[in-house]
Amino acid sequence: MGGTKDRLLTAAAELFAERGFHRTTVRDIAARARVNVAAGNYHYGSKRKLYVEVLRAQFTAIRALLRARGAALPEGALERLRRRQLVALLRARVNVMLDLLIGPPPGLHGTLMHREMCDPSEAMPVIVDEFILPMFGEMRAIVARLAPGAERRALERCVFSVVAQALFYRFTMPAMLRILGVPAYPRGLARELAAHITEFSLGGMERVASHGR
Amino acid sequence: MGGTKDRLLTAAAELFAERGFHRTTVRDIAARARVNVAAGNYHYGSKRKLYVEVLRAQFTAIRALLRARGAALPEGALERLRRRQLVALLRARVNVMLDLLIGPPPGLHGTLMHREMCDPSEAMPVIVDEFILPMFGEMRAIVARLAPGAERRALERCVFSVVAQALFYRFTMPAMLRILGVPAYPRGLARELAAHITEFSLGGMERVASHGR
DNA sequence: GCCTTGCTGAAACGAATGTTTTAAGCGGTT
DNA sequence: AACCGCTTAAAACATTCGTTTCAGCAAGGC
Repeated sequence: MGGTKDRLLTAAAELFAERGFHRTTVRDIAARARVNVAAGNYHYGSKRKLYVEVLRAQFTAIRALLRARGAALPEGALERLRRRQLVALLRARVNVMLDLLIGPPPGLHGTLMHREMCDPSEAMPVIVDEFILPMFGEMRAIVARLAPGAERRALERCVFSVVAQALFYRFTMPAMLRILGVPAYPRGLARELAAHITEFSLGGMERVASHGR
Repeated sequence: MGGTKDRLLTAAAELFAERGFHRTTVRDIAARARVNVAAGNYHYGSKRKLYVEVLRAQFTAIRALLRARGAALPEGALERLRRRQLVALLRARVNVMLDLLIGPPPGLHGTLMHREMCDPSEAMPVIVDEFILPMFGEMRAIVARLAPGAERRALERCVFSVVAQALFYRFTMPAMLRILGVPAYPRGLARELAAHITEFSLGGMERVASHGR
């Protein structure tokens, strides 16, 4: 019932997200988990392995969550949707991304991923395989329907352009908050941004697709 | 003529970009600069102050460079440009951003900024004031001409959407390189991406502007 | 010529950190 | 009751890192 190993994992996840790997000490983790300093090394071998395990746990969990929340569409259902429904689907997916990324409160996954992009580790493959590629795949399926004229390369770049706009508000958050003069993103921002990004991207895809043929 | 202080600054800039603040030791910096360990603290007071000085130097330098390379437009010249010229200007600005960001080789500025977004420090105001806000202002002037119907809020979000697409390829570089299966971005990619981003953004701005009225 | 000033070099210091060691506790089995 | 694997607790260890100290030294001013 104590669950020392689990408490370590969640405490480590929070701290690694808050402060990053190098500014987090094993003593901090142990203190937050209310366990001994040696417990981390006993259960996970080393601080580094604990970190990798944290990322693995977080990103396999988020994949399950995303699968449950979004990709509940049965096989082939996408092809039968009308354009208006496709647009709504795109906006919903962007909204989910933004909810995860900027909250409030911002989820751990966005922060951990951000840090990993700054300092890649052995955990990078996990993030790519469990989080980025699935999300990329779903988005590509939608974009392919919305920009039918685009060739493969152009299609991929359109997907990048869409997700880039969502990631932007997380990856530049410190600067953005400073510019806006607020301590945190206001509630409801994700929804507004999802609407803008969807609109902007629809225009972009249309132009790229028509220009490509 | 030894220029201990300058050598320290450039060595520190390289190392801080390569490894980040915490993974860089003052001994590494001293070794690369070929000076004594104490020289850093003597000339800059502390490792932290040296770091801030590095960022200040880098970003005041890049601002001067950008001013020389791009904003050479005389006051009011923007208003007299035709649409085709505006488009070319936008593409050129995006191209400059991408050149700075992803190279090859990637410049120090993008990396240092990226790290600062992960772990903000006292140097954040410098980056915002010397780099982000000027670049944002120039881009807004161009976008305002290209999307004349948009209101202020929509206009700013369009600017964010444009720069987001450029920043994306730097901020997700480790994952992107892994997905592409290459060790570094190929030469000429910046140019291709600038073309795509410009095209995509033109479509986006047009739609947002027409939708907004 | 001597002193002051500014800088460098070598060594040491003190604190913090990841890890290891060693002993104790605890539940279940024989 | 004795034994045993698994887990936890406390302390110690070894290393690393930022910083400080102090002596030497070269240049310039009185």
